[in-house]
Amino acid sequence: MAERYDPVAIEKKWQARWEQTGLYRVTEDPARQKYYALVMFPYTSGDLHIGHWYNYGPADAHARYKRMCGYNVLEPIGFDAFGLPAENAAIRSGIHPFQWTMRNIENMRRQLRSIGAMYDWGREVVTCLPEYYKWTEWLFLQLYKHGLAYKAKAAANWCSGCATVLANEQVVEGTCERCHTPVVRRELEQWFFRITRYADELLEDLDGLEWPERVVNMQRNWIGKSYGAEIVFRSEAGDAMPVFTTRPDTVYGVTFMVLAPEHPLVERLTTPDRRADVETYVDMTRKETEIERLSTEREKTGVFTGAYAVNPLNGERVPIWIADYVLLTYGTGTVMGVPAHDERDFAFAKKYGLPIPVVIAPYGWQQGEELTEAYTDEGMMVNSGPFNGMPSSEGYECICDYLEEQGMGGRKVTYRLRDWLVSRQRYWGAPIPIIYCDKCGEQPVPEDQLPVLLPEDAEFRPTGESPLKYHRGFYETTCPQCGGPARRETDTMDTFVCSSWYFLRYANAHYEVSAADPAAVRYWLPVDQYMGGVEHAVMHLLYARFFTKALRDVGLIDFGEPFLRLANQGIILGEDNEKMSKSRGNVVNPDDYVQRLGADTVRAFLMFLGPWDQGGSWNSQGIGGISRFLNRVWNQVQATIDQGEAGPKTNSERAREVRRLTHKTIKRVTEDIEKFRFNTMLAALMEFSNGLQRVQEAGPVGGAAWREAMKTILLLLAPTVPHFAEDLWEQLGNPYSIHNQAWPKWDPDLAADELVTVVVQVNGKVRDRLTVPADADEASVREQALASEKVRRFLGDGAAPKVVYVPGRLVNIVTGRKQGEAG
RNA sequence: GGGCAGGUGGUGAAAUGGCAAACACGGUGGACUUAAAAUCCACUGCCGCAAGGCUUGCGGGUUCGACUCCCGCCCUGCCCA
Repeated sequence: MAERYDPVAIEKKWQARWEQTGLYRVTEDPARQKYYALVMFPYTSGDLHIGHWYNYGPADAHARYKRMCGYNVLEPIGFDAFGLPAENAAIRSGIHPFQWTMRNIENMRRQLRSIGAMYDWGREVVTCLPEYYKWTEWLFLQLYKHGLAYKAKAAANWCSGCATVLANEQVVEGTCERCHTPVVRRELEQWFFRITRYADELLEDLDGLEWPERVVNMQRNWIGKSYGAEIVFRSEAGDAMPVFTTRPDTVYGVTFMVLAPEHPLVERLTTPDRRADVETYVDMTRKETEIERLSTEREKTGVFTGAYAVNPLNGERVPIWIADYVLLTYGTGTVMGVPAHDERDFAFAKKYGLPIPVVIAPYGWQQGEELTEAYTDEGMMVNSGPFNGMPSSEGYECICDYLEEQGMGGRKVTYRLRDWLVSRQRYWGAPIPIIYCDKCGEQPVPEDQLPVLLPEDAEFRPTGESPLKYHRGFYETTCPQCGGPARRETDTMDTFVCSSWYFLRYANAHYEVSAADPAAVRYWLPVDQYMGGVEHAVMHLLYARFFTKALRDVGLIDFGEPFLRLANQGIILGEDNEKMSKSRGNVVNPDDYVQRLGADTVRAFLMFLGPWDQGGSWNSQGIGGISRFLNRVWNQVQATIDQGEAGPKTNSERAREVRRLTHKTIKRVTEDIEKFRFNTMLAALMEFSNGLQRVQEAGPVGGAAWREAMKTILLLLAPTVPHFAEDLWEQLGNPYSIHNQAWPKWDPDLAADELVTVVVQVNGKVRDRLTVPADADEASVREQALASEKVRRFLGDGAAPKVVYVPGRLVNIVTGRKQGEAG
């Protein structure tokens, strides 16, 4: 008697067998074409949630498909293990971050194994282990030696309650997430990576990537290259006040200047009678976050400094204001106010009663007419001295030329992108390998002294300050230059540094000479297919691209882009269509479903939900449909086994139908899985199974055609439900392993229909359907269509109608009359 | 405010110029069962007894033919300001 489908038993069995036989261990094999399939490694939060499954399950199916296509597929996994939550857990419950993290990793390994992916565990990386972070430190030094890492002052989120800098993520509605003290901006010495040096390359190389358009756009926006001009205004006292503008053609319309409240000139420029107001305003803005300051929802505010600047083009004297919508960190921290042609400046001028002279005339504008809103398009230049009468685009060029001739500025390109601030005043991160010596200054830790180890006996303070700052055993050291007493840097690196190079380490996770094994990297890299959430569109993906380019220039690797193709999966929502969260109580735990229905069912269900990049909501009823489908296929194969080798006698027509279904399905499934259209791929497989059932109901089928169909459905299912397919493959008497088999190919002749349905329309409305041979000639199809009784009722009599014929598809008979008049 | 993605049955969705709603979920009815579960069969966009008519956010357009292409509008989500 046939066995029942017992997912839990077969999954356990095959995972053990795959492990024993090392089925998924891969090695560099120059004879075979490699394929590097990468998923974004998980952060060690403790649990693998359904969102991880949604990334890893379908990604593994795609990688398995590539393996069956003959590629030598590398599919590694690891853990992003440094970061704040571990430290917060330490502060909250006293458990050491290392313990907390390793315990979580233990659980996540178990969960990851339960997915049934073909991870090569021998290549696992854990970013918080010294054998990994030694190389993070080493890479920091390589960047440092090439002038790509530097220390500078920068404003950071400062919590006075905790006496520490906070990451942006720790600032909740302008206050510290732990003690709710308002967060202020504070100038501090910080480490940076010089990502801006690569701004142009990062922008240009986007063109060569097969990435989702929206991620490419987000990166473009993030880099924010803009063309314009720098114009040097001067205060009446002679201080240079350079501004960047994308509209130098509007410079004759300047009626005020605005400085960022924290601009160093503010102190000098403010007149005694304005000092009190200015200081109050500066204090107020210091408490605001950048997001608040840039919001267009808010009304613009500002105060006059009492000082004036001179417009270098027309010599006009204009008041200098400060306003919170100007940021010191963006551009020069100074803006020229052209209210007639900039929306923000317009609102500001209206509020404070500043003049709004028109210098770019809108179409139909009369001299002297007032604007009701800013005019930001191109137009004819007016009130602009020698440039009057020029189109603004031409004026743009002429004014730039003039600025350059007069030494008052000139053409300039700016970027929104800023250098990457990597310092964190935190314990649980890779130490920055720098030593400060009173005599020799800043010194890199010699490479042979790496890693700089995190001390294990860290004492966590309830204030959240880094234990490293108070750990003498850690920070007391000797200068590598002079041997005298020196002090270690106590800041650690942003965790995004760790994740900016992990994909190189997978090539040879245990290489002891360098961060990346050159031979292994040459074979495996770059990544052929990267798969992960779109939430990393800018930060991680941009940083990793920067690292790749920097390491290329350092001479470590010979390519400039890490990820050739990128696919983003969507987000899985709770059953209530809301984002899953503990407070909503709508979190789906994949382990429960794996234990009840099996990993294969969970994988297949997630793939069936809808388009992968769209995500969707979990539906605990819907998963039953997949479960039923797998059971039906299981029973079909069991029945085939019971029949024995030959099976019942078949007539040739049914055998032909079985083969047609088989080859049509191979085609559909191949085209779908190639393009990550997993939902329609599964629909095709369901139709295949249902179709075979229907053929069987029409009469007995067996023999070669049937066995081919059974083997094919297993091969096509193998990437999606690897344990299920492996088990039935063995039961059918095939050799281990189905995952070493070649992906089936379709024969177009066998897939072809002999009869096709041709739709007959009258004036675009379907009136009849004809079944004709696929190779029927146009004349006979037309004739049949016109002869149809159902069609003739709508034709009436009269002149010969026009007939549109689409071979094998449709006939549309156009009478040229409205349908209401017909019949 | 700008850019991008999206809006189709009770639900998830399919169809990218040619039969709208494939494949599922749910629902209704039936078979099997002492009963239930499981399984199987039939029906299931709306109106209509039927013939037939209507239907892809709304309004226009192109076309023999539009969910699909073009123009305008509304709504939702994401990113940027």
